[in-house]
Amino acid sequence: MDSLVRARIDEMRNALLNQGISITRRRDKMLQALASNDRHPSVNELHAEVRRWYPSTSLATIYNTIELLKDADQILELEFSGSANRYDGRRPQSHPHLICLSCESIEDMDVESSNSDHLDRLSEDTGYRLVRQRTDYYGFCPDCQEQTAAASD
Amino acid sequence: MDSLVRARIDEMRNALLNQGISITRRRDKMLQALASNDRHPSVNELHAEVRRWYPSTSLATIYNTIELLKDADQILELEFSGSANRYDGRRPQSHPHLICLSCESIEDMDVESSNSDHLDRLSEDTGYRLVRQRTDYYGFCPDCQEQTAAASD
DNA sequence: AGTCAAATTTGGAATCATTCCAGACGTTCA
DNA sequence: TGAACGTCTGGAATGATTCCAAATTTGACT
Repeated sequence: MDSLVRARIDEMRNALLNQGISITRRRDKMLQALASNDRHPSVNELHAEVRRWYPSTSLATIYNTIELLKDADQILELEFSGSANRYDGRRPQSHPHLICLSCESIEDMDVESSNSDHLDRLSEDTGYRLVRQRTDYYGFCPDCQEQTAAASD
Repeated sequence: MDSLVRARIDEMRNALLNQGISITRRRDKMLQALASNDRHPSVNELHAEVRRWYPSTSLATIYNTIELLKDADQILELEFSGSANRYDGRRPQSHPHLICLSCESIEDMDVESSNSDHLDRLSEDTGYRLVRQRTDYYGFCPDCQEQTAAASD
């Protein structure tokens, strides 16, 4: 296993432990699933993954664990109203995404460095106490563009 | 009525007419509601407003009209998974918002000018054909901060 | 005005993600 | 062993959104 993945899992474990939350077997599998999946999985995908090891796992447990991770600032939730939310457990700090409107793939974009500086500055400017941001770009990924092009031949 | 509001209503009307969509009485009321409300109303609020004039209006009609406006690029949809979507019919181009996590108010932020330039540049860089972006800042508005401060006295 | 076809609207059912909850289970510690 | 506590399950409840068939309205043409 990638050592970055392992490091990220430890980070999540410690963050939970620091809040007095124990790492059960299901929770641990879920951390692994989150840390090793860069496709921004939905709850259902996480459920399927954890079930491979603990088949009796219920959906409620997945939702539960996500709640714990959100409270510990260890996961980024990308909300959608028409379809299931997607999650980024690899980089819990706000960062932009490329979202394909056709295949619903989600890719990370490189982070501009001084993220919290930026929020701090905007907080001063606006009077809000800002805690996070969401920046996402919507369009059509290279694969989906090809397919449309091919289909219209 | 504000002349900017009136201009915006005309803009929406024309955009719909250009797509061969007729402006029924309910649709017209809905355009007025959208153009004159800067609080980013939800479907229910729009429904309530249109109902003041046409009490038999059903929710489906509101959803319907929103769909038409989206297709005509005349409305911005802010998706939320835990609560109802919110809509910006005053500025249909992508622009950032300040969202209060406590009272759920949504405020427009000033637009950085060259929006579509920015998308064009990113499209080249990423290989995506990008059509819009979402940038929102989440935090606590001045009013809600005051209330928390007062409550903790 | 009267008729017809097409577009619009209604109201209720269906869908689906998410939340809630009561009871079952497991783990720890005496 | 068993009491206390946190965790987990399965199913019901909720709520936004979508779907659909039937009713209504509109506009074009007599």
